[in-house]
Amino acid sequence: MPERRDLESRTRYEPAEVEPRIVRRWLDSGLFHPEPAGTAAENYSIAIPPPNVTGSLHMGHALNGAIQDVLIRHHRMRGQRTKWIFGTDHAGIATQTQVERRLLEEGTSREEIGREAFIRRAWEWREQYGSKIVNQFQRLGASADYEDERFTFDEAYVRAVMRVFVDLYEKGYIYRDRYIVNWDPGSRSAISDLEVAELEVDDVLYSIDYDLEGGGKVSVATVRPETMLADTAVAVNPQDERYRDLVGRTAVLPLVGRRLPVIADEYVKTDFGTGQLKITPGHDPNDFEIGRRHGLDVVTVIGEDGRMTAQAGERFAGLAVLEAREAVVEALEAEGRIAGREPHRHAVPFSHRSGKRIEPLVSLQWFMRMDELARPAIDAVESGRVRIHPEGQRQVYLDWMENIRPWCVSRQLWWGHQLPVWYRGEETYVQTTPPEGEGWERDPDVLDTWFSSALWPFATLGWPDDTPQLRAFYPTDMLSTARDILFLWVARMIMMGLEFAGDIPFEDVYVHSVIQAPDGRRMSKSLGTGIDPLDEIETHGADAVRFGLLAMSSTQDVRYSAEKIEQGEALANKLWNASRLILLGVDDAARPGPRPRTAEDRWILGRLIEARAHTYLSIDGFDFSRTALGLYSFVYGELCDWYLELVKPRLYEEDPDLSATLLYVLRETLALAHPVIPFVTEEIWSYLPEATDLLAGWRPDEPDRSLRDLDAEREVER
RNA sequence: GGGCGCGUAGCUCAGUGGGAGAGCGCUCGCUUCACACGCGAGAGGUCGCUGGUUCGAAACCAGCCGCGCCCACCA
Repeated sequence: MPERRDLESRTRYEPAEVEPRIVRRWLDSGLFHPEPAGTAAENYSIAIPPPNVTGSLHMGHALNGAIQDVLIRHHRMRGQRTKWIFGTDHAGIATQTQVERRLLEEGTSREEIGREAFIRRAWEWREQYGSKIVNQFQRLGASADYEDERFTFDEAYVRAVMRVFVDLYEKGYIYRDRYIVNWDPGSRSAISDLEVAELEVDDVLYSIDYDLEGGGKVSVATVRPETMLADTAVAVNPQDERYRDLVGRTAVLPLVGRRLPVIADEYVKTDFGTGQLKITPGHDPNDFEIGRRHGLDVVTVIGEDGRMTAQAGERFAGLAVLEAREAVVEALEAEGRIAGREPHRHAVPFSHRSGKRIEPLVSLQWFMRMDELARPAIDAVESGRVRIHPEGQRQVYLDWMENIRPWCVSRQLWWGHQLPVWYRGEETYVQTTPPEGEGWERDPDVLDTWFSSALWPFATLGWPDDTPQLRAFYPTDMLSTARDILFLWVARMIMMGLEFAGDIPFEDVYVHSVIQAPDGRRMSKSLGTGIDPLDEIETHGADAVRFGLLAMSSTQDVRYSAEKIEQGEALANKLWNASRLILLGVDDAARPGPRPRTAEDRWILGRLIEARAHTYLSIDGFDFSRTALGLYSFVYGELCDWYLELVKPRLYEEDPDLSATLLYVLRETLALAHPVIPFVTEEIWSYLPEATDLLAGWRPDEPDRSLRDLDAEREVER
């Protein structure tokens, strides 16, 4: 039990000294680990967006951690059984890349050591570095259930993933197809549409003449001349008067000599280029679709290694794509077929994962049909069972879901959930356990990381078993996340939750701000605009960082504001010193209790009720900047600047009623502020009389009163 | 091309029909028995532009200018 006298010398609040000590007390207390009991309706739970196991805490984590922790601590202190489901994601490509980089440094490679050894290395990596991000969340003060930590490669979790895959396969949603995919030469894997980002690029638009059999020619435009080697048709628009008589004729592909039918397809724009389009089903997504419509051959001249294949002909085979482009242009020029070239700026797909330019390739992959699963997930949002905040994001979700496309779920990686699929000759076997008999070979591919993430809210609770955890905490209450994974993750959780856990995974989705650099640019390591939240925590304290991030957040993106962090730091110190004044000034025997004797006593008690109503309402409304700034204004502007200044003379006169009132106001203020600034409030709490337990587990006297009561009380005060 | 959002004090932002505000910064003063991460006072804005609705507009509507983000299959 700390001695109050010790406060005399501690004239400044020192977060660096206090906070690690408090973290240890919290973790030792078991407060963050609820026993599963009761129903999800009466309990409160949030599943954390699982950080990458290789990651370290960035500003987005810090803000989202602060948001979730405010909600979690708020509900815990209002007496609800509260669980913040915590864990990490195996993060397929990100982790694999890290491990591969290390192997490279050792002068070897994943191919050289083989799959089994590689997986072992990845696990070692995880053992070594996986706890980093966990410690960082603890340093932030996140009151998650670390005793029940999950990993998407936990045995039980893997079982859930396999079960879902097999089930979807048996329902006919998952299928295998030879289809054009986004091939990422960087990670040497297919990736999904959502992992592709378009960037503006300056290219040259070449016009190339193809002869027509029986005389005449067509002129096609392309920024990728090297793909002409894989052309299998030329297309015009059926409405295009100019070319109506060309349809049905045959063009001859230069350099190759292949005969190309001239076809008619609505896709061709009459007002772009010449209105004559080369069709390359093997290397262009649109052309692939056109090819399917017209039954065209698919020729592949670019391989998965980004080099020209034997199909490209011996002049070009083996060349990298860009080398081939030059070589093809040169060869065409020699034949006098380059009819024109002009600069052309356009959007080009790049891999979000590796940064490499996407190579659309036809490849045998596993896909998941989404439209049927999307329907109930659309209903859930349209009916308001799932609410998305801010409102503007709701329509974005619905638009995307209405136009949802199949999801390529297979990845040519090693670090991931290997498909529960076996082949023997023409046979395919899909089950959670390997088939009987000889000669079966397992599909080497693994699942997209987001496939397992989609199960997060229920697979973490023991699904598919009917566990007490699942009954107590599913559905969760809310999900807090960044906008960029609304489709990648949130939409899929809603679909999977409805399909497999039988209910929506959460009632509210809160899409938080993206914190930009102070100059408005993206925070990024490569731009050098990143600010490390841990540095900020070291300098200003976790309370200050939490307060600052919450105070600067809003329903849109915001610039990082060092001033708001400093404001939080000032608040912590102010509260600390106000507490010193009270604790060192009141009678030793005094106990907290509202015993107003003067007008200012009644006034501050009224303001306290007002502040509580404001805090509760703003938290429930996900308006966290109001929560933070409201606390600041109550503590600074009302409690300290007015009330404490007014009562100082009485305090020195040893007024027992005042002592009781001061202790009461302090206790209630600490409880009110605790969800936002948990450290300083917990530290002060330890000096309060009767405060044997932790503030984090304390429940104010009337926690269950509804907000309506608070409002009514507020009216009375007026 | 479509969608969402933003433009209010030097900076970062709140404010949605009737008083133009907060934090930081700035100026002046005070204080050192809770706190200089302190206390008090103050300066500073034609609320992007234009038009409309209204007794009344920073707020509602339309257009324009500027900026950001998301989605999208024009080679």
